[in-house]
Amino acid sequence: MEFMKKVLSAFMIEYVHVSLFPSEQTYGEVNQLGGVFVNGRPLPNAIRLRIVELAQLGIRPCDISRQLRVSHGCVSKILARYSETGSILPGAIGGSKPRVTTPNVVKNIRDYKQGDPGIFAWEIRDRLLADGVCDKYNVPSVSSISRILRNKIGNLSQPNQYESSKQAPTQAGLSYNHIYPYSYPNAMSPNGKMGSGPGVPVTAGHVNISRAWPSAHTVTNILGIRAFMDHQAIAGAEGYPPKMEDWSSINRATFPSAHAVSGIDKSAIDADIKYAQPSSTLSSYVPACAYSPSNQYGVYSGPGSYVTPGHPWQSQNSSLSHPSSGMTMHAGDIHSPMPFKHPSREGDRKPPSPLSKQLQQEALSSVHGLNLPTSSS
DNA sequence: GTCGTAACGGTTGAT
DNA sequence: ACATCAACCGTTACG
Repeated sequence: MEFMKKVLSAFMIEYVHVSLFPSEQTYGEVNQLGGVFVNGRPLPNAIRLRIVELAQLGIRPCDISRQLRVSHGCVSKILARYSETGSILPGAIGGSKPRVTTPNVVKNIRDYKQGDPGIFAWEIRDRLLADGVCDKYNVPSVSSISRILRNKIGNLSQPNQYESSKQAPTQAGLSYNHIYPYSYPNAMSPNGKMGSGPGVPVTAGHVNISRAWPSAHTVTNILGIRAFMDHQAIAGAEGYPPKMEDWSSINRATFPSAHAVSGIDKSAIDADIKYAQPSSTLSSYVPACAYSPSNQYGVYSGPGSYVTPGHPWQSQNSSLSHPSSGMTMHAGDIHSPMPFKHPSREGDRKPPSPLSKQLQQEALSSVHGLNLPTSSS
């Protein structure tokens, strides 16, 4: 059975590639629903957007999953993420956790050691906490302190050994925080993972990064907003990294007809299709790019409207606020009276949608020109 | 049938 | 240049 699935999967891939893109070199895998994906890589923004968009139309996640041929787990994840953050974007991939052994910390450790050469690492750790040099989230481990003592401080007869070879601590700290704008306490998501997006109300705090993520990722802004946005004003405002993955053919397989949906013009979708990762055009709605090396962490760091201290559904006092926070849909968009957040859980699963079945069908069937069968249930 | 989620194998980027 | 690590990804399977 597993073998058959593999064979079938391989066949599907081959089929998709050969029959649809005989001359294009592409890659990807086909999931159980027949959808094409690239393992390890986020879905294109166009699809992510569509998922949220359809959900806002009241279409059930299972139907979205089938229609877009995206696993329901993924649909669930994207919707959950959106409901929490208002962002359709994936998180920042790669990179390392912020270093805790900043020059300032090292300096303090050295001071402690100089003041008391017999001090234990755990004592240093306690002092770092007591003195407010670190908090419980970024205090170095005892082993780290030991390593610092061994490697960076070692010979205390050369007290300036470290500083002479490193930049000034404050400066380094600043630059560091600029790269990792989230502060530890708030950057910790409930599950303890770093920067996983949902519920990461990174206050500017001591970081003071005023890079307000304008929440243009929000569907509020994305859906149908483009029509009245000054294209020229926003064009070129974003520079995505040149790294583009060859999603074009894959996405064309999924979206053979990416025409306007809910105000998103074809160029927006196409640009995403070109790829996928933050496109120059879609970036009009998605200006902060998780993939931009210079700002990828900023995606989740902005104190702006995309993060919601407190309740994610409250208005962020922004025109680009979350859909459920009094968003103003443009013509052609859906005025959704329902709370987007898991309506099915609110006890009003039936009817699951404010829309008629027919409207939902139309929404689904017009998604990208495909007339895929929707749930027969 | 639907949905949430852990496990898994994968990619990415900083160190 | 390469390896390691830890973040993220979407799919799959299970409950």
